[in-house]
Amino acid sequence: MDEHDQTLYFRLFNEIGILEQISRTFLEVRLPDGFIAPHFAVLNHLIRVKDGRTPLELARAFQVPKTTMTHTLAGLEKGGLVEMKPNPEDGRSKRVWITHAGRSFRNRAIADLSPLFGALAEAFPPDTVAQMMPELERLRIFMDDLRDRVS
Amino acid sequence: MDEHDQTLYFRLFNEIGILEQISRTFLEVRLPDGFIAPHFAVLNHLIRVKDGRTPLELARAFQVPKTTMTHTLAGLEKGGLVEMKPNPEDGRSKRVWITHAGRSFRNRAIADLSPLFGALAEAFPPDTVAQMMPELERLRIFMDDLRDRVS
DNA sequence: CTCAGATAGTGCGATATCGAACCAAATGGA
DNA sequence: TCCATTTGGTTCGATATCGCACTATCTGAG
Repeated sequence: MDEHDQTLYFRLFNEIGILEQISRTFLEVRLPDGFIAPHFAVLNHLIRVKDGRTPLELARAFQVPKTTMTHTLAGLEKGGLVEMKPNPEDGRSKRVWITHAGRSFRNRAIADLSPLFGALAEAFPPDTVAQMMPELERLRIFMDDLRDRVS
Repeated sequence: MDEHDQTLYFRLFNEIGILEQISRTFLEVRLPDGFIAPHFAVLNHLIRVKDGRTPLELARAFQVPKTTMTHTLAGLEKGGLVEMKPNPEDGRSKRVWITHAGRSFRNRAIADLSPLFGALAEAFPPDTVAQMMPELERLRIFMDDLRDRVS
């Protein structure tokens, strides 16, 4: 591995870091006070994937520590955007259900993002993005597997 | 914009968020106690780009609020990895210089990452990554410009 | 030169992130 | 069945992030 290649990989992760930073900030200024990107992301996941996930499933989906997810869910519950109910199949566990208020919150946020998507669609048409996705997903899966494999 | 396209853009930013999360964690478990990814990123930037940047330049490079950069630099300075000197061209400002210890720290971190790069190079050869970079950079620049343009 | 506004950086308070330690429930091998 | 181990979740404490407000300095119009 020569220095040039190494630099390339650094630049890749650096771009990802900056993109995360920009897109998160972009979303957060459009959310009501007291709510941040992870709140939206969880609501979105509950709708896009499915309701009734356990906290641990959510933590794994976003690759965050479970204590972080506990905290995020507490914020959502306090805001009445989700309900936590016991998991009938496992006494240790809970299941997270999105409320009507949660759906409204998510839909409003999406509506507030539509100017972004409009502008984005001009510079990055859906088929362009669709071409980028497989490699990004492959990279994410690779990195995920790697945690166990590398020293 | 139909729902399918919207979902596509969400998935894009979601992948970016998860990738950031995984790669940051991957790095941080390999850094000495008390240091985190932003510390490494700043040191790396000072070497890759150039020494003697101002805190504000660094904040802009990483798209973080300047108070966050103040905090990160304080950590680096406390650890003896950078030196902050007054900026002779502007009495309000400072310039950040990396120390010998800072260079060693960065080189050690890179050495600890080499197993990752080795594994990565198999699944994602440099030319594959090189193909991904321009679109990611273009997206980052687009998002950056967008902050002013959209509602 | 003057001063109103812009800019660089910091202090502070509120909240987020996350590792360590912990509890309770589930699992599975003897 | 029993109990050692694993697993889901929370609590707690340390540190990070970031918006707001502030100071010091610079800049430019007049």
